[in-house]
Amino acid sequence: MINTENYLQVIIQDCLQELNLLPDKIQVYLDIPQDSRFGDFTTNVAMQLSRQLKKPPREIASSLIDSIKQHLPKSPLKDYIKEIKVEGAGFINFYFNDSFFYHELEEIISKGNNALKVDFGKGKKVLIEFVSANPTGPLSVAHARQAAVGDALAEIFNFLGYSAAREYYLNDEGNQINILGRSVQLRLKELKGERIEFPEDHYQGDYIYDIAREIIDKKIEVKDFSEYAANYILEIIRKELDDFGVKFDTWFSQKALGKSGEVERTLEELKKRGYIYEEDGAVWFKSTALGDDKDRVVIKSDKSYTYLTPDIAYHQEKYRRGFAWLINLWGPDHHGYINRLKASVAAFGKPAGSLSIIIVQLATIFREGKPVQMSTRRGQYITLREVLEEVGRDAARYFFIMRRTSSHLDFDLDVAKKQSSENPVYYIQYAYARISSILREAKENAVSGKPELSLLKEKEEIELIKKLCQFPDMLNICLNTQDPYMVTVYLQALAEDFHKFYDLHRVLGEDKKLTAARLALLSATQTVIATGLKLLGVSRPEKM
RNA sequence: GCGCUCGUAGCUCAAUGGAUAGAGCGCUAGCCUUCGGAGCUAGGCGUUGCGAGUUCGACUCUCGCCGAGCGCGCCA
Repeated sequence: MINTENYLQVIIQDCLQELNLLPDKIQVYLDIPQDSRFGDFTTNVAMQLSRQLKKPPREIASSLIDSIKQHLPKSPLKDYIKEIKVEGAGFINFYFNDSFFYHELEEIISKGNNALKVDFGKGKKVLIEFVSANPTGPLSVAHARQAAVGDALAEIFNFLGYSAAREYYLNDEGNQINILGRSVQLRLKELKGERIEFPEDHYQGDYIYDIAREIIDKKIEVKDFSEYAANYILEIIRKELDDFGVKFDTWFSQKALGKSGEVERTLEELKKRGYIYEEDGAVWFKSTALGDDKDRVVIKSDKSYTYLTPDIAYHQEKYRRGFAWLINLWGPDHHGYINRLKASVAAFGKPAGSLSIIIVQLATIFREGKPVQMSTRRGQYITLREVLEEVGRDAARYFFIMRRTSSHLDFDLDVAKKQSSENPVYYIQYAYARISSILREAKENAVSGKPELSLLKEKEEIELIKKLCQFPDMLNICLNTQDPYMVTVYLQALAEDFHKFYDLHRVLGEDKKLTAARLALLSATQTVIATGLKLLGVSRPEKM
């Protein structure tokens, strides 16, 4: 498809240069106006310039438009721009010919989803680390949301020309794992009839009994209870994620990192760079020099590491593997940890923008209009497994993504189960199935020949085509915000435009040429909906 | 106490500093001889928590206040 935004930007930059209007002081932004009566593209560049030039914005806009019109014949857009107008306070609005949209539609029809791809990434290696839950219990809904968001994000990055990998950082050593091992051991004794005292900070969940029971039933010799239990739970987690449709490229073991000697080498390097000092019998990382509000202990007075220490090494290791952009999805309880990790990245001279940390806000599960209470301490919380069993993969994935990732999410199980317009997943899938149904029928009646797209003149047809053309722009927003939720907003609006069209205009009719054109429009719509749903990991049912 | 995030319609949420702040749900009234009614159309719904500031322009940025959540460990 034509990168309109880019071409317009080039023209405007050239015009600013020519008119000597401070071209290097201004960033030209082009937007698709929210309201279509303001054209197909708009820029506020004249208003931005107004202050510096001390001239009214409309006056600047007019002279700019004159200049743009002179440049236009040299641009690939020359045949597609119908009008350029100054409107409102000084907006420059671009109005496109319908032929532009027919051209774009033709691209989607002939190239399928390849037409929707824009190579923003140019193969840049991105590592998206998410979930990374300790293997000490089943995954919660908090992890579930991270899984859905992270997976969709990786799909979007790959679609846009990045080389994105999904990684799970496995916290398979340390205190929590030791406690897990002891928890299993204690339950084992209990099951064998011993009287035990089960400490409050140990894992209370029933799954600990399950592990212990299996050890008894299968008469398993366990040498290392921590390792055994962690592996056992890890298998459960893998299976859960697999059923959720999330596949990781790598499972990075903290234990293996520890054995590799990387942690020591990293500390050594930090010391060389002057960010290490000793105090109170501990070794500290001088993170305050790099934007943190406190210095951080990296070696405790008992000579063991804090959680941060291997994590610093881990992130350097990511860079060493050739990743140029690291994206971490964390729960809100970790936001206080952002600055110290960023400080560590800065200590090694990595650019600040190369590590992005996205806080995935929690989801509150509602059942029968009431929040389901959660308490990890008592081992009672809603697991990914339960949500998956109750509402299915499609609804679960969609619902976890459909709000801005940084916003708290209310997840209503009853709505997610509904097969009605209340449930956005069904609304979108229904549009897809409806199109499939019509295309099936059309196949039987075999309408052939190259469609004349210019026959699509109805208001609803034009609206639908324009919406299809906005797909790449929408993905660009996802990229800039590192958030897939805009895909859900877009798909809902697209499904709505399709349903409106469908309701007013008959596709399979007497007029063969019109039928062919409308079938082509439907096929393009199907491609776009399918592409969007696929990015979210939601299925595309031909029939419902 | 300090820090981070958030406060928009009855509810759940949108709006990369832009034009009359928009959707869905719910509510009311309509639309099936015809490709899938799991759909469509119309209607009402607002002091964007409060107050100031910056700006040609503020839901958006800055400051103060009020309210909610989270974090402040030589835990992970």
